[in-house]
Amino acid sequence: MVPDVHSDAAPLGRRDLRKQQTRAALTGAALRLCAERGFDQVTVDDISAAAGVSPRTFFNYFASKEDAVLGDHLVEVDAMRVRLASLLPAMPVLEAVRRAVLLVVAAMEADRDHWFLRMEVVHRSPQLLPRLVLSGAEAERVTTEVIAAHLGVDPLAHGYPALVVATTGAAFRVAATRWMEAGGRLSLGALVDEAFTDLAAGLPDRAV
Amino acid sequence: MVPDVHSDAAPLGRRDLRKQQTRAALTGAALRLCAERGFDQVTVDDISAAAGVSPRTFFNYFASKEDAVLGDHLVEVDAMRVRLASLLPAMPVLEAVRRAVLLVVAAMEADRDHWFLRMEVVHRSPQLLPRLVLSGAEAERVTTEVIAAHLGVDPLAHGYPALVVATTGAAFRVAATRWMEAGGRLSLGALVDEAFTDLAAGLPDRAV
DNA sequence: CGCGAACTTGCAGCGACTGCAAGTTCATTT
DNA sequence: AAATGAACTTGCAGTCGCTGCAAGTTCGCG
Repeated sequence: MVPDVHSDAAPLGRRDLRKQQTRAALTGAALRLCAERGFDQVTVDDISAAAGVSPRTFFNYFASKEDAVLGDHLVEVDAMRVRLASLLPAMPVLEAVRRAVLLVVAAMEADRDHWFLRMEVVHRSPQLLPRLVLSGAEAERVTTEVIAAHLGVDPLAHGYPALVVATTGAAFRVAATRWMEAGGRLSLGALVDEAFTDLAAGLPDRAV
Repeated sequence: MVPDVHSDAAPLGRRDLRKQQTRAALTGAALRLCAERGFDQVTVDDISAAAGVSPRTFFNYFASKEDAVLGDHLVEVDAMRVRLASLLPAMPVLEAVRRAVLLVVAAMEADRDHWFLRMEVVHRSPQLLPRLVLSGAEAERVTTEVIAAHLGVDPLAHGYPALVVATTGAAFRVAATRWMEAGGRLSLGALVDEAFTDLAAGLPDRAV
């Protein structure tokens, strides 16, 4: 009964279910193997074998080996854009961005285990770091446009929107790094707040 | 006379000269071809053929095709570390970083032509963007340690040094992007100064 | 001049990745 | 329930990035 839930546009079928399973199996195997051996000591054949599919099928799910490890993370971009657009008229830009970022924070804290594995892998294979950073690049481009539209300026002519987005993105990355290095003993949200506070204060010259 | 100049440790010989030529020919060909056709429409064979060497030799000069296009840029890291360490005791952290960054600014404005070609290539093939950003990662790691040492704090326990470096790095990247988008009609140094000013003011909520 | 080191090159091979042409599985229609 | 068509998986063959190895060649230096 009640086969169609209202929560999400999820056309549940035997097929789509299996796709989700396969995808999860692939990322899980990729993450586990790469955390154990290191990224380049794991072949696509290894991953697909561990997930029980053919190597060719692996590339039907992910465009590259890196994608399987680092994930897409493009999902939250749209939600963030909507949230930001609704917040902007009511408060300063920096504050709106801070609150919008909390969406990503929540998603990461929910996916805690996978993120720690990712940290492990990236720590062992720093070559992956740029790709991980790029995950946010699309989000930053979108965010820049939203802010520019709100301010009514051309994002190319004025550097302010891009500057806000780039620096807050950097602050977020620092907080995330500290979170992972602390093994999650600290709250990601608190670390993000701390970074945004320093940023809003103009990075004043006080260390401790 | 004066065969050994004091400026650099440059053991000039027929051999080293040819190496420089070959290296320049490879980067030049890579940059030109990739700007014309796009990064993945150019093979290593194409580049090495255009430079007049064998494909195998290409990999004696560069570890990857990306390296040939984006370059190393690790040279200025050491100079920047020294400069920063000498500036830190005399002024606020943010100001010291701003002045140290001017070294990189000068290097980029001197290598203007190559940088515009790189912009062209990265614009056509955004996959290269993360690698370009990573170029600064090593510099950022070093800079973070210098600041942490100056402040006498553990860079892992306190987020401040990493935050300063990451955000200033982001600000610099925004300025560099605007510089390239403007086709060099604006001064890179002026754009960097503008970004640092906004940053020091705490990204206040004013657009124009 | 002759020796050793540095540089180039071809070859053989691994692994990431892709297009194509099956074969298989499932949802849907009648 | 059977038939139809779409979606998904898979093997195959091939390209390209990249590497180690073992020559061959060039150059610096005594």
